[in-house]
Amino acid sequence: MNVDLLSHPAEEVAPKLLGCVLTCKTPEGTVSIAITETEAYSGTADPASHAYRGRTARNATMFGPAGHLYVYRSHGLHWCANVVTGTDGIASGVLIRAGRVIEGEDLARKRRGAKVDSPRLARGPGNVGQALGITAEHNGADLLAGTSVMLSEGEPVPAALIRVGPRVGVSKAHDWQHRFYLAGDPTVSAYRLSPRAKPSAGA
DNA sequence: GTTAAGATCCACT
DNA sequence: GTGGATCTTAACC
Repeated sequence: MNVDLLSHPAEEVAPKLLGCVLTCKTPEGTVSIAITETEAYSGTADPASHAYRGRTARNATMFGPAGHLYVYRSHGLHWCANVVTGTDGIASGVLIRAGRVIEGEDLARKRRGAKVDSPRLARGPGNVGQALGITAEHNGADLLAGTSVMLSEGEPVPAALIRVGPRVGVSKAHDWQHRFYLAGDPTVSAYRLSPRAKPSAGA
């Protein structure tokens, strides 16, 4: 993966990450997924972004240079992974919402549970983290160096298959057209709006 | 120091 | 379709 490709605002990078491969190496083994769904969180102007209220200890990674991994804990249970994009000093990141396991499926299924269907192994942000084995240890990891977590280019995705839609699961600005996914892909989550989501103008 | 809310997922009805 | 689990962060007193 070229760092130049990531040095742009999240909403520009997010659709380009579709089809790219995210690989995580652990002592247990290696798991790779082809990204099928992303969501952009750009800058301190985005009310749904962790960076909205400025830089804090948690989101410091998002303010750093592009090409790193920002990992956070959601609802005290799940690990979610973001690719940091944009310029050093500007908070910008792309949440990996879903992917298709292309390497290490056995290990991914072992982590997720034996009864999980293949398309479900990495469907949903929390499940992506679990399938890949991502934890807080990977926060700030260099995706380009590829020591533990690596982002690489996958097979090109036909532009016609890329869809844009409202964001899911956030209680603010959920109708921003910042969610990108592959049309018809079974691994794409079809989640409901956040229970706290309030209707906003134009939604 | 205390409290409220959160970029979610699973089991149960 | 609905509700609960579970804990960290950040805002407020």
